[in-house]
Amino acid sequence: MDLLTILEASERLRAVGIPPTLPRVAIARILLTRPVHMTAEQVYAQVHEALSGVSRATVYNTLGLFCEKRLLRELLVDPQRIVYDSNTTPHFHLYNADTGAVTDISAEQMQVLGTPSLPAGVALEEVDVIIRVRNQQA
Amino acid sequence: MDLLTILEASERLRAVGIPPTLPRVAIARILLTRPVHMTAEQVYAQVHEALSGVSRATVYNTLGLFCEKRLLRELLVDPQRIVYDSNTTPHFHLYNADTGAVTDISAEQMQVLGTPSLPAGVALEEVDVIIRVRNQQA
DNA sequence: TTCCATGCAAAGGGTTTGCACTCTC
DNA sequence: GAGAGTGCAAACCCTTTGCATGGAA
Repeated sequence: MDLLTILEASERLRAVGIPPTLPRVAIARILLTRPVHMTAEQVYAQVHEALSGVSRATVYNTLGLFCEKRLLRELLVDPQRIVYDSNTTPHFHLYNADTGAVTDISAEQMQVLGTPSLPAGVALEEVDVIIRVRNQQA
Repeated sequence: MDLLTILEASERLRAVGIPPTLPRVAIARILLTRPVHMTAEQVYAQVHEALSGVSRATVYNTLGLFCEKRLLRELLVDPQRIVYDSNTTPHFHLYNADTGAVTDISAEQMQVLGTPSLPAGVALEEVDVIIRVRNQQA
């Protein structure tokens, strides 16, 4: 369960130009210690175990900021809520619609061939690959 | 602008076990005439041009039913709203986050190599590939 | 002192639900 | 007359926003 130290987390934030504050460091330690998939609500709940009084607004603000600075990625796997992924290296996702579980698939296991010719005036942001599965029925 | 005839639309519905009703046929004609990407609100607005008095609840119910019967696919490209895709053949998507535009990419232009080994007890539902782009800044 | 960060509460907006009515079989 | 389909409105829930406070540079 050993999280990033406060110093390590602060350094991660400073490295991308985010002034470290108490809520931001707390959230960074939860998300950036290791690759995780978490919803805003899950982050909010876990932050409160370490630091009471952090508001939802701050959690949402911070998640948005982290995404902007590329510390996180938004995963649109569930229409109900956004899942945040702290693994920002190229990889794919497996999503179980019955359990809501998100699993990483390494870039070695799969490969996307052939970048499509993009329309003029647009820049590639990222490529999302989601393998959707369901529990087998009896 | 020539839509599916009422008869053709009814037949499409019956073919997948959906009893055709007036609202359902109207929605089917809008969505199933040709491959389109539409939000629920856009469908709702268009239905009303042909058939006034259709409620949002019915639109949402019908979209859900069509998805279940594989006449449509949900696209999770925009965290704010679901986009429905009436092209159910294998293909990929290009999403412009600045304009919200969704464009199809044919399965010939790209290829996903290597199906990952699925965990036991789950069945593959589908594979979503979304190329995210943004307008280039000046 | 200016600006940024935060908390609180309310608002927002897409989607779902409850319920009554109607129509069909 | 049972069941499905529908409309209406309210409820829901995730997320965003407005605003005032508090701190840091």
